[in-house]
Amino acid sequence: MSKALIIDDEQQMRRLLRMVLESRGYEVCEAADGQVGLQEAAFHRPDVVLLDLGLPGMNGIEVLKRLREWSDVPVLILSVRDQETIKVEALENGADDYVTKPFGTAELLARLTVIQRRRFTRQSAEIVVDALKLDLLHHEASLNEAPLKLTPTEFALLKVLAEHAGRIVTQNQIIRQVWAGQASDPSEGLRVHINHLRKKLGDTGPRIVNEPGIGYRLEE
Amino acid sequence: MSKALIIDDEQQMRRLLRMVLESRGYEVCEAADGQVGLQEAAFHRPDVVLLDLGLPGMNGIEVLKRLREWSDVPVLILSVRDQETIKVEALENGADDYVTKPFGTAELLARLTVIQRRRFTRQSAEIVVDALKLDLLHHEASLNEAPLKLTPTEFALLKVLAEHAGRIVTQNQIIRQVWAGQASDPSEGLRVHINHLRKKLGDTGPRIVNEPGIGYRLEE
DNA sequence: TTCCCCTTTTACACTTTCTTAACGCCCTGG
DNA sequence: CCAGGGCGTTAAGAAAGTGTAAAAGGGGAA
Repeated sequence: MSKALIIDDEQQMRRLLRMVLESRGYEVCEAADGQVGLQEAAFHRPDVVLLDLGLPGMNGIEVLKRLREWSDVPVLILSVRDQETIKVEALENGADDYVTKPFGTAELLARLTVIQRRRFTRQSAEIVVDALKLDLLHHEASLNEAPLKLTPTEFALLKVLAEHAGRIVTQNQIIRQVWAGQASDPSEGLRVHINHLRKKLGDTGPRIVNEPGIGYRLEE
Repeated sequence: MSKALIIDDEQQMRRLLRMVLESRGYEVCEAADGQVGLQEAAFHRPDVVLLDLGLPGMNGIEVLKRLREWSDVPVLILSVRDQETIKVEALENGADDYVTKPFGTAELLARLTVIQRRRFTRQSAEIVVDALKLDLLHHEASLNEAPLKLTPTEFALLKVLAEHAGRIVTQNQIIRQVWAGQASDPSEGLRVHINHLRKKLGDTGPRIVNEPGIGYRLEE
């Protein structure tokens, strides 16, 4: 059974989340602010954390940073609309995904499942996402067992997306990892390479979906 | 009976591995850090090495490199990190396979058997790719039963490609294996030798195809 | 020493990949 | 409705990588 930790200042939201999670068999603990949240995380060692960004006192981002100093637990961000920059900041500080309030319980549970599974299956010199397989050692890619010819940039880009399959990767994260240590500004070219990748992946492979203003996500 | 060497800093892990291995008839010796590990390897001449990448002091990769300077013993990497790049680095530096902690004993033993057999058959004198035959023992090559005259560099280069026939070998992998421990920069000359090899292989032998920006592949 | 073979360097044409710019679309907010 | 930002798409020039030939070192054998 999985343990979930809810960090949110609104009691009503905590009650709702607890209901949903417990109905799915999660063991739930709560915290009304960041300070207590961190203590609870250290004490209960949850398998997943639901973190509200709009916390009083300590900022949600700050809680996330402090948590990441010693824990790799999957973190799902709860945020209200129009906090795009904060969401980006959260993802870049180690958050795994986010949902926007108000959200449907089905979506919430789906995202929870995804980010928890990721933590388990991420470790390999081969990355497999559905019909797509990336062999990092040989720099080879295959789709449905058929070889897929990718340029170096395309491979690096797809690797970043596949490593975080099912989750959002911000444009900054992508650029930092694919164009590491380059002077030129690739922010324009990113769209072009995404376009090439989508063509090569076709209908049969996993889809690359855009999250406007944030980044991209490789859908399983 | 096979001898196994465990290089791991955690005593608990060493105990577990020793139990598993001894139950399978291995003779086991241990080392708690890389320095001692190398000494033990030199002294006991193990038939297989289990190497933890997360060693204190000397890096696991560094241990592997130093070991590979004088030994071809099969090496199985034990790794806890979910950083694929480190594992890739290990594989590129001569590791034979890896398991990720925590691992099942069944998987561990299976991988051990595989890499020991592979080392054995790989050293078995000959590599055959279609009409091409490489006799590693005598450093002779033949094409369609006719002797093929190759220079030492060409032979080493073709050997690397033939060992991984059908798969991409990156330029770095080639350079590391063919020009091991050399100061000069062979990145330019690689193209020249590839060119020579292609001419000597002609139309009848396997083709060497280029993957731009990545490396070469010997087509079966 | 000279000769010969192997390796490395150099040069340049050619191919593939990357970047840049332009344009039209969709969505959102005014 | 229009305006503006972000995105998808396309095409062309720039940049990087590759194939090939020929010449320049370098070491061993006669």
